[in-house]
Amino acid sequence: MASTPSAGQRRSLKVVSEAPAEPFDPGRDHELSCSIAGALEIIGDRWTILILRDAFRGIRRFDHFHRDLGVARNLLADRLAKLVEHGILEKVPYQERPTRYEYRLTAKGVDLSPSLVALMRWGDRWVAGEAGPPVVLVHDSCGRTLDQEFICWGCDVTVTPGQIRSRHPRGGYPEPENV
Amino acid sequence: MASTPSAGQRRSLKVVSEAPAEPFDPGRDHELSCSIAGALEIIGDRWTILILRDAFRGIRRFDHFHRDLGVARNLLADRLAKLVEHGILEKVPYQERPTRYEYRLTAKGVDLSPSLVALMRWGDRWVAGEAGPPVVLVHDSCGRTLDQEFICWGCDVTVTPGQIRSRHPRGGYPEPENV
DNA sequence: GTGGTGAGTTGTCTTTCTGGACTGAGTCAG
DNA sequence: CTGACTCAGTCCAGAAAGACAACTCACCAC
Repeated sequence: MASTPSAGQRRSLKVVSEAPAEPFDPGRDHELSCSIAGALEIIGDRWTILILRDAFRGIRRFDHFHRDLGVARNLLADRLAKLVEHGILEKVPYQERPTRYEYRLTAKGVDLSPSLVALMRWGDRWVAGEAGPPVVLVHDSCGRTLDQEFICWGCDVTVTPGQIRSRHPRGGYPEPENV
Repeated sequence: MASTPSAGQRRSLKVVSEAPAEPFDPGRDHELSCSIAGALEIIGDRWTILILRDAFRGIRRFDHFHRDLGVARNLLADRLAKLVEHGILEKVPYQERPTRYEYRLTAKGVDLSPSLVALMRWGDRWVAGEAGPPVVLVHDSCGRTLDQEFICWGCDVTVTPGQIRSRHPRGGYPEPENV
């Protein structure tokens, strides 16, 4: 549900579920069971995400990040160091005398692209307003635009958010609502 | 945006596997008109994202958010108000005398689920470590687990991050540096 | 009229962010 | 040899934002 505001080919919105608001038992998982919280521990920072966006755009050097983002140098140094520490970026020397390093995305870093793309597309749909999406993703080999979708390989269909349930592998949850 | 087939449409998709590691498209796109930055203006906040996570899990009331997250009440009030202001949540009265409101996801809010899911899956893969993924997404109607993928409908394949390029719809960008 | 709940607001303290100056290795022009 | 310049940072004081606990307010149930 909740497709682009303009295109109406998806299911009508059903935000509210039938279960009337008592489905919740306070105080079980705090941090541990949530990967979102875990991810946010690492990249849940405004500047960090913008740094990663720039990294995906090909920026690799300290000064280029600095000029592009306008972030304070100490913060930039700190965020880059943390990203390296977490294995999302790696420092690779690109010259000797003086030795200088650039910051490159690792596999772990590249794997963040679905998150950034999803965020970008949401921004395109709901924030950007007029002027249309600033950036379009295209398939390398054919040049056509790409979609990002949920897929059920069993049914061989794409699935909208309203058709998704979440399940706890180790029980515990009183069946939360749609994701 | 690409012609999005409506959900449930039957497609046969091949998975093209291939080496990761190269980020898509080197240095393009200047502008701070970046949709990612725009999205982060609104939801680029640790607590906001966790509030949304809880909202997707079905939590709707102030105190439930408070108990679940352990966030300070003033911050929670502030974040909820901002989310309402931005049309991501809406206040819906659920009782009279005293009138009480609950916070429900709007279409705009529900449309954030791909972002949260992508973040969650990254956390599952790279942060969670042992104990496996805490939450599995399943297809409502068949119960099988879901994937989130990039799709090229022209080639009818799923696409990995390394096969993606970004393109400016309205060309003309000042290639910042060789990257 | 006492206790409990839901939904905040206020006040205080602590952490983080910002902008600018400074360092240090090395290169280049004259 | 001197001085200007580049890149990649570090250091620091003041400003902004965040965290916590306590408090209010409206209502309900007994």
